[in-house]
Amino acid sequence: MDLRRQPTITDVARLSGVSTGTVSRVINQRPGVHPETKARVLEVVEKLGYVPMQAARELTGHADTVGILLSPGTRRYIPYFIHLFERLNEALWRDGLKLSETPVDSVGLPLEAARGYVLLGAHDHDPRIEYLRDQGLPFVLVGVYPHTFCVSPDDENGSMEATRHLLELGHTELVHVTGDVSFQAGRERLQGFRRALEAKGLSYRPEQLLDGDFTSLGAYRAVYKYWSRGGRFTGAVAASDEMAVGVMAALEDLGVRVPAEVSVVGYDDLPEVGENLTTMRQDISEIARTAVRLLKEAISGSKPYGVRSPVRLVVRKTTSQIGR
Amino acid sequence: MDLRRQPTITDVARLSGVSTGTVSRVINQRPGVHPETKARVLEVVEKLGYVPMQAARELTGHADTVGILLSPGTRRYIPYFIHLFERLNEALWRDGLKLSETPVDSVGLPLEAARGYVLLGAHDHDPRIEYLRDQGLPFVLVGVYPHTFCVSPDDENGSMEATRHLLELGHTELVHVTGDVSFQAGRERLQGFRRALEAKGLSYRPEQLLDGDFTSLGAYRAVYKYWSRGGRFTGAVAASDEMAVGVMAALEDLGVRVPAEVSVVGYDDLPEVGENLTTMRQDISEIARTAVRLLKEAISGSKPYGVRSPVRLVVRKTTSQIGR
DNA sequence: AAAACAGTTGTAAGCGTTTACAAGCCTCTC
DNA sequence: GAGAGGCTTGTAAACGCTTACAACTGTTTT
Repeated sequence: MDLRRQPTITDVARLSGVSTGTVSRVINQRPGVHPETKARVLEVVEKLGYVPMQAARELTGHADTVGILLSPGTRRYIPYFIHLFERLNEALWRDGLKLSETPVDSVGLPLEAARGYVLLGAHDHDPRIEYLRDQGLPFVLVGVYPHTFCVSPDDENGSMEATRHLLELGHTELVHVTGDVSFQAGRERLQGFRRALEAKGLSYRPEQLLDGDFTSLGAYRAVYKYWSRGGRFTGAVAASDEMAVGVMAALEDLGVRVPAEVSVVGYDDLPEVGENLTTMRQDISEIARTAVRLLKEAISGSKPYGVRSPVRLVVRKTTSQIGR
Repeated sequence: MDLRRQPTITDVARLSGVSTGTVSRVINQRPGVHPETKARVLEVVEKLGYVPMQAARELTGHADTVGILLSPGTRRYIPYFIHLFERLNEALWRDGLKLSETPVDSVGLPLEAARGYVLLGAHDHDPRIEYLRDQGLPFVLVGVYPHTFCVSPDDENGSMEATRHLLELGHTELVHVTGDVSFQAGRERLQGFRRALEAKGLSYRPEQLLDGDFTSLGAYRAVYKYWSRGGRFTGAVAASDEMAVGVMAALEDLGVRVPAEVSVVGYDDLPEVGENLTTMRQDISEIARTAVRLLKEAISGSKPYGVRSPVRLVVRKTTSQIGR
């Protein structure tokens, strides 16, 4: 392992035969750089593995700090949010913004002013939304809320596609393992499941909606209970990958083979769940980048609007044609 | 002067009638400053609420960065490690050290040099331990390993006390829900359970050791299976709070009342588990501060030694006298 | 053909801090 | 009374980066 010094902007400038000013303009995506020069610089950046030093940027005062506000309590342990958090941090950094380390009070409000805020995992009627708006503070919500800058995965369509995937494989006896429906994401995914069935002219009974509470344990219990009371299905749509894990554990304990007897689709495509699960992939990086872009608009004072990020099916080994 | 602007070292220097160099020497507690001057400077620092800007310090290479090395994979989602991580970050900050954001390679080794390292969640025979030692890099382990600077909760005694608590309440039919015993913490907690029983002259069968794999789902499955095969107990010692949650969920589904029929003790005392669980409290802040102190000793090259942080019983509502 | 302009690039000051070095002041020694 | 040496303090360069501004090119316009 080499303990060599990190390359600096000067190194990049020297190797690409331009000045540090030009390199700076390139990495900050400022206009007025010849495309050829830009390409050359980027090549050197790549080769050297150059990463701008945060401290220096901050020193020049061009690193506005932004606060990422997570829901208080247990939600910070949800793998999805950890990923999102990291992608946001990256995206902020790329735009010359800096994550504020400011602690938050018990309600989850920041103790110190930042240039803007990103709200994650907001519950419906989260008091912080109104608070931020009342204070006129720029913020963006990862989620859905009227008259705010917000970005969210296109959950209804995503869940619909997951369900349709099972339907197309011939499954008609389905269950949906729901998340907490007091969250928008939980509701939308449920709604997608509904609509996919309706589109096929199928109906479902309320019992087919199993409450998994967004945890593997919750999903396990719901599925196990349903099945041992005689409920049967050949396909399960879980509203998160973690819940899919719980679903599969339950099926394993029930002696039901996946995917031979039951197909399972997850949602999120988190890397740690493993390489076998068929799931809906969210582009978390894109969501993060969009959030940052919207935040900049919020800071510049334009009119709020919402954005949806597409979600796509990734077929792996937990789904198969019915009957085999 | 803009009143909102943070005061800088120059402001302090001007107001106290000395140079920035002297102010710097004062705040960094360097020798060779006249006591009177020092007092005057400190007074101004106090009055202005001056706090040195970390970014500038870093730029001069004064702020040593230290890498926190977490085990690769899923362990980063374990709430305990998230807490520890945050407390460590705080402790480092207070000592003028800074958390390095350096990414790690697939083995979990840092890609970039830091002044020192803190190793968390190390597996036995973690290759990184030997690596760091071979390279002569200063590091501290949160855990146990011979001939290294290390700090860890006093798990064997803690687990013994948890078990003793149940024994004192009259419970003699106990189970231990173990974590992964390829981790030192898993083994020590198991050992504490053993020794507490032995001290009372009680024996236990291997079936009383339920493998919960440090997850709530794992604990749930283990307990549920044990009980439904006819295994009975009136007290359960879980090797983590999360597993205690799984244990209680299983008991609930089995129709067993806690604590009326079965008492449950957790371990860690993580805030999010709720206010009802009787558990063993680790002082995570203290562990973090100790780790930083040891790291500084490691950097200064002294002889390695280990420290144990005490763990204490917090009695709440999931344990009670047997039979009521 | 000069002037104006647009597009691109280089130059250098400045951000807040640390620290090697120089410089000042004392007191002491011979 | 001149140097030596110990304290104490000031000075200024350096850290990596951004950006206002200057400077250069080539193309239009007049």
